[in-house]
Amino acid sequence: MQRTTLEDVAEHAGVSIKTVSRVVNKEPNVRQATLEKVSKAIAELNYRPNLSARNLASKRSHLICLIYDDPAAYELPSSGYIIKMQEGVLKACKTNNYDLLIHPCNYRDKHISSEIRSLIDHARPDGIIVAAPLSNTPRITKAIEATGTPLVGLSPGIKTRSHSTISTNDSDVSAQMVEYLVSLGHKEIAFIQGDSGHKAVASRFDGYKAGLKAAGIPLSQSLVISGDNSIGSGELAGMKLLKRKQRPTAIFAANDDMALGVMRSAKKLGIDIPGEVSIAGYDDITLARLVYPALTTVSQPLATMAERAAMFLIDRNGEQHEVIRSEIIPGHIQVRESTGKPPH
Amino acid sequence: MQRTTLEDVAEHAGVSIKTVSRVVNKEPNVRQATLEKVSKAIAELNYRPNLSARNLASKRSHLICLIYDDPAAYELPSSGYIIKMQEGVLKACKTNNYDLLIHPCNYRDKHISSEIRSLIDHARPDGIIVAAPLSNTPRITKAIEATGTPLVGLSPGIKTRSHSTISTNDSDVSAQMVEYLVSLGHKEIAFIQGDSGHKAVASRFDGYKAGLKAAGIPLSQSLVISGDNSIGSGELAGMKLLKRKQRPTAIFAANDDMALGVMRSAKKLGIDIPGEVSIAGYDDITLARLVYPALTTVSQPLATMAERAAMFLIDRNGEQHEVIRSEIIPGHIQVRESTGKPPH
DNA sequence: GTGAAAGCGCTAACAC
DNA sequence: GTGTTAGCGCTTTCAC
Repeated sequence: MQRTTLEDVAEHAGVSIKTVSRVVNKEPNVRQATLEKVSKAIAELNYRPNLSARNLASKRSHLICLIYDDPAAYELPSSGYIIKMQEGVLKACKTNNYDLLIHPCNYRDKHISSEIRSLIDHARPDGIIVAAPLSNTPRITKAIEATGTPLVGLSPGIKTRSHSTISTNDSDVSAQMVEYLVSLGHKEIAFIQGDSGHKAVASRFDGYKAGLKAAGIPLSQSLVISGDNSIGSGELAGMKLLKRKQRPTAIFAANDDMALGVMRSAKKLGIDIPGEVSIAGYDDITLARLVYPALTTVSQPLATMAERAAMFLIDRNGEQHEVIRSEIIPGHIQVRESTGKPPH
Repeated sequence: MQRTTLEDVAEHAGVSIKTVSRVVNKEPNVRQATLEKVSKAIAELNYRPNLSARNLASKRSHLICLIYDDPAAYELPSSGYIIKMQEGVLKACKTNNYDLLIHPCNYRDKHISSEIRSLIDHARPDGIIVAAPLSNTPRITKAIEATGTPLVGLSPGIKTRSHSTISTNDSDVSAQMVEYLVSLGHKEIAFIQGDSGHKAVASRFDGYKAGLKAAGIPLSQSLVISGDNSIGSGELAGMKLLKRKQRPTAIFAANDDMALGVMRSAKKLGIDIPGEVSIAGYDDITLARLVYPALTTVSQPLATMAERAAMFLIDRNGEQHEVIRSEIIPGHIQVRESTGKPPH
């Protein structure tokens, strides 16, 4: 399977390989007539540059690498967010002729930094996107920064860092969710906190508090329960809250998995959703639309965030000095069937 | 960011670059003492081969490409199977020092074969894994075969092809599911067929018929309804079946999405699962465990299948002539909460 | 504007 | 067993 090379095209067009190279790379200093002649030859021979040769010679690989927490390491992976991120990055790649390398990894792994080093040395991606919570794991970001590979973090809640970051306004939208529940008539709004290691989830709690404050409702510690982001922990928390004789009329969980857990507990206890209790989540995982009743939640613009992250990397073009940029893509509330007016 | 090269290691160890290359590639004909000396130098300099240079010189990229139907093209992507495939391939890659390139694509796209061509010319993967239903799309497989890139299809139901294939025993397990339902006491077992374009799903219908036959139950056309693999079509089918005055006591859907649709319809009609109707699906998507009641379904060994596919590609090593192999990884029934004895 | 020549870091073929 | 040499297909530098 012999493939067309620059030389073939050059011969076919009657020019030097450098001229063909100029055309391929859209460099200036090519006469219009030459350009057309070469373009024609490229099309006729169906020429496509060889990534490896280009990479070897130029240090650019046209490869983006996406690193995220390995879902295989968990028991109940809700994989929707990974697909969304991939979707966003792939979109940017497609329009810019880049390819995507994926590399899930377990940050608890001792050899993580050497693994990342190895990946970079091996594939030499032009840039790396690291998703939260790994983007908040210095062992990982340091390892990448040490190689000089451009890096963009994808962090729901955090903005200021030593590298570029795409984030969203978790705290604000959480506050909006509380205000929405209040507008329905709820006053007893419980909150289920997520894994404390996950900063993004922490900022949702801040939003909850801000939302209550804005509505003039005092924060009641008894209405705040800790979970660990899993469905199971949500179910447990739901059981605790819903078995009380004076139970909350609305429960807002810091992520959808926990909200689904709460829904399970309500179903098991025979409590109607949203007739007797309203439930809201955060993330808008695919599942949120599919369960019955469909879950009211916050839609994270994850695909857009990932796409922007990829564009940061691709647009850098030849910038010599790394520029640290940051961007916030706002999320928004998705009202579905799991929330309604409080009973009575 | 200067990286260590073969030459650096050679100098450090006082040997030629070829000797270092031999050590790196585990080639024979290196004396034990030399090997140790070189290994030490490699470790000390933290040397790692440059993929691009290796690829350019050897035509091996240590890259595997996974191609599947683009979930972004659909409205309600149940992305679990993609993550599972990725997981399996990644496992094989990790242990063999390969990297994974993902390339979802829409087979309805006119330019699909040129897109694939471009991908291959660009990244030159050592092998490509194509997931169903794309593995049954000649436009795609032909385009890949034309480049001479080794190819493995991942097809739930089909085995014989012009390329290597990893499949599973859909038909047999479907029959087993029917037998299981019969063993609970069910006699009126409805079946919801999937998209007819999806061959794997068709073979599940064969299994349904075989299972009935084995149980001595005649096939009743009124109990067979067509869907299109989506939740919505399952809900519609469920409505039709469950509103009948003499409704089936069990419903077996050709995939989980449709089974979830049936569950929705039952909930809307106030019909208890599994008290009044048993529901079973096929695929064991993540969601299956998470809904309430948890769905009885067939677990597809997708991660294992994908891992094996990657191993086919990696193990080929230097085989000159492509060998067409095929392997069947059996699936198995997952009994959960959505099935039980028929009412009365 | 265009081209010639020198590598990028590695493997392959062959010599020693 | 080990080293030498010539590319792989491209970009870069610099000459024209």
